[in-house]
Amino acid sequence: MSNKRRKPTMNDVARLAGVNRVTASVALNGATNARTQVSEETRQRILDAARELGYAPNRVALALRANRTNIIGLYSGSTAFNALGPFGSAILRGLQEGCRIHGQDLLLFSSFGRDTERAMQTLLNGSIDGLIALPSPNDPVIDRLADSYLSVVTIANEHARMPSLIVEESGGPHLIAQYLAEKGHRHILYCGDVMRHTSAAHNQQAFVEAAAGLGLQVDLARSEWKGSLRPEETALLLRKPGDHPTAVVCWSDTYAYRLIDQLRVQGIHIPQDVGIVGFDTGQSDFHPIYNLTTVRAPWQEVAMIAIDILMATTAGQEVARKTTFPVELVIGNTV
Amino acid sequence: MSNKRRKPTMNDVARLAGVNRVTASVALNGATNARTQVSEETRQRILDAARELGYAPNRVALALRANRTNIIGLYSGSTAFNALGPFGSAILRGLQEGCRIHGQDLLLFSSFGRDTERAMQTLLNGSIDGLIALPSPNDPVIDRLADSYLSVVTIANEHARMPSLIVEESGGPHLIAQYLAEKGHRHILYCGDVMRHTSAAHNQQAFVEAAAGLGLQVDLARSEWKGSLRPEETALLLRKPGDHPTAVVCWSDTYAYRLIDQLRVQGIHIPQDVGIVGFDTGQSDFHPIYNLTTVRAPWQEVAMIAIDILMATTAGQEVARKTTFPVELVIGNTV
DNA sequence: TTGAAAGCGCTAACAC
DNA sequence: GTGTTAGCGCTTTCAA
Repeated sequence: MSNKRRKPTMNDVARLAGVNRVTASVALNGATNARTQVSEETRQRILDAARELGYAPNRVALALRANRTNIIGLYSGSTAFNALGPFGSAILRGLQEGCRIHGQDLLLFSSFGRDTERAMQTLLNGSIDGLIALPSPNDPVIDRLADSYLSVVTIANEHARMPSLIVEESGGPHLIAQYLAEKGHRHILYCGDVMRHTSAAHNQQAFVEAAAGLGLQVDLARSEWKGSLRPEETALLLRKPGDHPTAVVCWSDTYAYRLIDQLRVQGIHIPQDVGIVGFDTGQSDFHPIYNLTTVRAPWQEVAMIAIDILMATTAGQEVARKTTFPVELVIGNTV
Repeated sequence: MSNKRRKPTMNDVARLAGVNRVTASVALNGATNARTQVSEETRQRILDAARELGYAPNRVALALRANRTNIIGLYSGSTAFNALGPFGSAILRGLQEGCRIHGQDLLLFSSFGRDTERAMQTLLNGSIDGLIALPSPNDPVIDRLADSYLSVVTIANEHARMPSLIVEESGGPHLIAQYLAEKGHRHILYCGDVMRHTSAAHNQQAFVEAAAGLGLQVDLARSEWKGSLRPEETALLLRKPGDHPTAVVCWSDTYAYRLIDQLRVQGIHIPQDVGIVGFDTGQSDFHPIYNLTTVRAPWQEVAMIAIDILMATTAGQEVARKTTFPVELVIGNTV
């Protein structure tokens, strides 16, 4: 299980071909701008030798010489990157696609814990050409990176001194209200977040205002995080047609899924009896059952463009400090 | 947006402290085995200089010198690594944890497409110390890697000449049958895979045999991939108590979720009216609604141990060519 | 057309 | 206690 030989070097190739190191270098790299030229005959010999040895240019040596690794790092705060959720997996997919386009690879650092110094040392040790930073509120590392020589682009987190890509969530509630109005709904139940995340609170208020502007009646329910609709709210939905909300807007997709399940158990049909709308899912193929109508942040696209911007900064170009993306209404069949 | 200075080098530190390069090196590295010793006073001066400049040792130079990058690569065949599914995300999480333990980082290569040569060149260019290979049937790259100097460990894919970690699925059907028998079920509906994947077929047969051994009656249903139970099968579940299967075993978790949904729409309660058992989900928090009873392959643990094994081989130790993991019965509340 | 020298940042081995 | 030398694999610059 271990027949591991030494990795062949350019010297090995040159020796086998009977030429000097640099002749081999020039031949293998197709004579970039060096004044050195190689005859077709020796060139062939060198190529053959390389193939025979299974030579591959040493990326570490190249990186040392060029002061450039062609690797992009991912920083997700004190914890390891989490691809378990729709956000993380969409981001990862987008980053990979962006890297592919720009010929970069992606490095996932092991988690740093809360050790700021260690994180700085690791991020700044030259292993990467640039860094994508995912949201990690109040992380001192981010601020210190802004002062460093490393190019950093932040996603979903605006920073005054770094190019930032953010999604403008506030358009979502309006999109939903408008869509429901178009579908003929006049009476809506809004399930807000009982924990009152600020973004959730903003969304709720924005929805209420948008709905008011469209002449829709809105009832508010306070959903527990792990919980479900309270009996009196469920009863509201069970009243006779014409007298109850015809659609429920949920503050998150997760809650929407849970609600659909709860309502089905109680014999309520979706979307015939009542429509359901979610909010803010990333792309994933984990939940193929429901085709939920929701508002989505285009995280995959955001991540792809983050790489574009990062490469532009490392190339010395000026880039926008802030790029904003709108959310999209995704029309499913639950409303 | 671009105040990027030059990365400080050890020379800079030494110059600022007024000492020689290697004195700085020794001081900063805490005198490993070099006979060089540094007085406490100069040592402090050097440390201060390093801090002042924000010095971090250049990982690329270290890698060149040590012929070791402390980076582990991930190979997932011709396509980019896919973290969208439960398998991928569990694997990624396990790899990250394993890397953390061993002080390694994880490199995600951009996809190679079908270009075997390019893949070989990239994987063997010295950027990584070892490689984790995910299943990619009939991939010539895997075979050629076996002949290379690079240490490779394969997951979920047995290879004759590499340490391989595989999960023994065949224990699953038996676990399920036994559990159902213990819970008092005597009549089971088995929803097999109409597409007849070989593994699905094996599981079905194994379940039928295990159930027979336990004296259970088993009916078979052929579920469509995108579909659901056929009317006559649903009718079976709607018959009066005592006369119908009390539990349904599904060939996959995805199908189980879909089935639960379908049955709820028809007013059948889970698990009161009928129990549901799935098969083979990875860990994820994408689906927090149901707490499905299922059989799970411990991919996260497998990935963690894959790193252990990989590190052992790169350290020159002998390791098992094949490590087998049993599936686990995960008891939820759907049966 | 080919070879020699220098240097990217770092450290092990050996002087002094 | 501190400095010198050499070399990891590679490319660029210049000399033969």
